[in-house]
Amino acid sequence: MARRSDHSRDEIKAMAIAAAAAILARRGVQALSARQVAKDIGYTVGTLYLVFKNLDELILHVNAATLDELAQLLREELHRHVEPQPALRALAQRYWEFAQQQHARWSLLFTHQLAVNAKPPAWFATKVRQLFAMVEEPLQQLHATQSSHERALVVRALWGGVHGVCALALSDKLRWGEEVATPELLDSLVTNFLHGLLQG
Amino acid sequence: MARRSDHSRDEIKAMAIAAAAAILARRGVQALSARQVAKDIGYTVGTLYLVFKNLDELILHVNAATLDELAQLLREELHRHVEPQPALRALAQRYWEFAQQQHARWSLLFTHQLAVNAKPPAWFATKVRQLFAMVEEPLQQLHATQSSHERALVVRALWGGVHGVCALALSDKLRWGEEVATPELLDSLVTNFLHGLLQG
DNA sequence: ACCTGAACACCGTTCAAGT
DNA sequence: ACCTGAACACCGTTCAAGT
Repeated sequence: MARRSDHSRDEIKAMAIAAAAAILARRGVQALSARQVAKDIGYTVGTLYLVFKNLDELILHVNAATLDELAQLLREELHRHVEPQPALRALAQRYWEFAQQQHARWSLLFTHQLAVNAKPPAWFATKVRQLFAMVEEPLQQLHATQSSHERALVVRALWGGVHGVCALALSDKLRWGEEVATPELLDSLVTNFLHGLLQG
Repeated sequence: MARRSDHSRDEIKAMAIAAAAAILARRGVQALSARQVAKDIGYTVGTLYLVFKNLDELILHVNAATLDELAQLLREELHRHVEPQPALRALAQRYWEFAQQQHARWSLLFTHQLAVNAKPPAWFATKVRQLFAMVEEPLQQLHATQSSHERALVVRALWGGVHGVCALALSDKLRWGEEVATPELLDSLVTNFLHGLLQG
């Protein structure tokens, strides 16, 4: 058992977030529990509640880390491209890659509902916004939007769409009749949407 | 307490499915448990396990009922339209309406992961397919697809997209910076996708 | 001051025992 | 034959008690 003062509050926090992410990656969302996280970092479950208000708050921080990692991946992908259309298609593929490889962590971003009253903190919304900024950049280059409202509309519609194709693919809801590979679906969605946008 | 032979196996099944759907509609997914369902139908929790293999199987049937209801709503909407493009836009709006009004039941369709090995039964995949058939019909009318593969591709890309916009909107992930109403997002997605498809 | 460990009110699931 | 109710192995969360 870890003795007192072995770790600072912030160290315990970071250890717990890392342990939770590892559980999600290795054993899935079903295996994530406060007791298991506590065990993995060598403290009792009570200690977790000295450092986090509750399990929801721990998950919020896990999700924040996931958003950061995902934004980093998309940023790297974005910098590999000059032309906006190939960039957007590649970002969609990268998003799918992450969703597939980190299924549990990715889906927890969207399935984790905070308590009915609670709104996510501002710093969390900022991280979400930073993710969308990766998509906004090539969209701006296309010069297809006039107003700021139109830009807000287009980035949300396109990325909402990409997200949905990935979500349905991972939930196995697209596997009936003819099989279609997800990368091809994403390419169809992005390409057709952008064509429509540029010609409308 | 209900006495033996008060209800047949099938009656108990139907009561349990209805009770579970009611819990989801009134109190959300957090409130759904085998014990609560049993209480609501006047049996003990043990009886539930005589009739369902486990809670996952009960949820599978709840989801089947949700798919039927949703397909019925979309079918009614579809029959109100003659022109394919307005029909597809209206179907997207109807999907959003249902997702919003029946948040817990709708999201359970996608968040409920069966055990790692288990594939959903064929009758469940059939219900999913019937849902997509509502979208396939107006898409066929557009005569924009050549092969059956292309039709399979387009229906999945478009409806995956619509699904994703609804999913992100309900998970509050689109609420930063400028506010954009979801119906407007869906219209942008469907309209641009179809324009791109018809002109590509 | 920091952490434990037991307690409380819940879970899903099983199954001997009752009617 | 049908159903119960207690048991088991888990949960999240709290908090008096220990060092």
